Amino acid sequence: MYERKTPLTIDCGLHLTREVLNGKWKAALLNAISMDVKRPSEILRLLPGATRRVLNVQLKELEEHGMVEKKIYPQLPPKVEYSLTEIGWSLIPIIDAMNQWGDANRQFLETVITQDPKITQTSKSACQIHRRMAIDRKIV
Amino acid sequence: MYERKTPLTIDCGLHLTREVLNGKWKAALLNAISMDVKRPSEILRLLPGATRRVLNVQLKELEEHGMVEKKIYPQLPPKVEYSLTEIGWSLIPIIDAMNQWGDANRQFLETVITQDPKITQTSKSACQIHRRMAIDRKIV
DNA sequence: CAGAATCCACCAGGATACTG
DNA sequence: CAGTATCCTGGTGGATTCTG
Repeated sequence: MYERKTPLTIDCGLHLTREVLNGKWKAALLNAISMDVKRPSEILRLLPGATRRVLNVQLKELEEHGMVEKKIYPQLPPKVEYSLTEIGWSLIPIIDAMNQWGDANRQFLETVITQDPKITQTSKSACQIHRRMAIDRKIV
Repeated sequence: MYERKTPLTIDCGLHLTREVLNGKWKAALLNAISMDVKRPSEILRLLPGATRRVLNVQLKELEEHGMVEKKIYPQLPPKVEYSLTEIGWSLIPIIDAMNQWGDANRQFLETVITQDPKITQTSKSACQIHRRMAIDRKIV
């Protein structure tokens, strides 16, 4: 256990939300699970560029924060399924909004972001799935 | 300049949005500016726990990403004002949503988050201002 | 297939002090 | 008041390897 030098501020809703979504893949994970991509190997396939370890870590945090539930099937080969909790689901509209905002402004964002050259590559899979499933959910 | 080991994926709207909001204070900064807290010293007062340096860095990124504009008044003492661009404004609904989600689930979140003991302290200022102004903006 | 244990590079971001 | 220059630390998350 450790202690932060500067304690986080938790009284602002913004910071609470930030804390939950803090982590490179958290939002993507919630998104994936909401799209019924719920098994670790599927998620892994959906998010190339993420390690199994990282996903495990972040999924565990999401679980500890009560956003997802993990169901372990005691069988061989092992099987695990994640699902969103009620409060986890309540985050989905926000994630959808972020997704849509990013898509809507893709043209512009890719330009300005690519200028500071941290960004390079691509992976459309998650989004394609998102759109399809979002339609199923009557969101789009 | 450096190069990331694993290039970020930019094709998913989620990741684009994440990139823009990536930084401990980005959302809070946009929020503050949208609330007409637009001068560096005001912002600094609003976000205790953030250094001037860090705010400058993140504001600069927001500026480079086209979310805010910086107006410098060439006078003494110097005066600077930030404002949201059009695309910056379009992010505000999402930030509001995050804020509201965090507030709505405060009870629960504070519990689960405080358990892994990274969090300690408080600062309600930003939120109080938020609510008041949000009413002005007819959002709440 | 799922996961845990190590190891470690690398920045984000905090502290401090100085300039205009 | 605003901005910048340095310095430094700790945590994130990537790579790798090993179990059941």
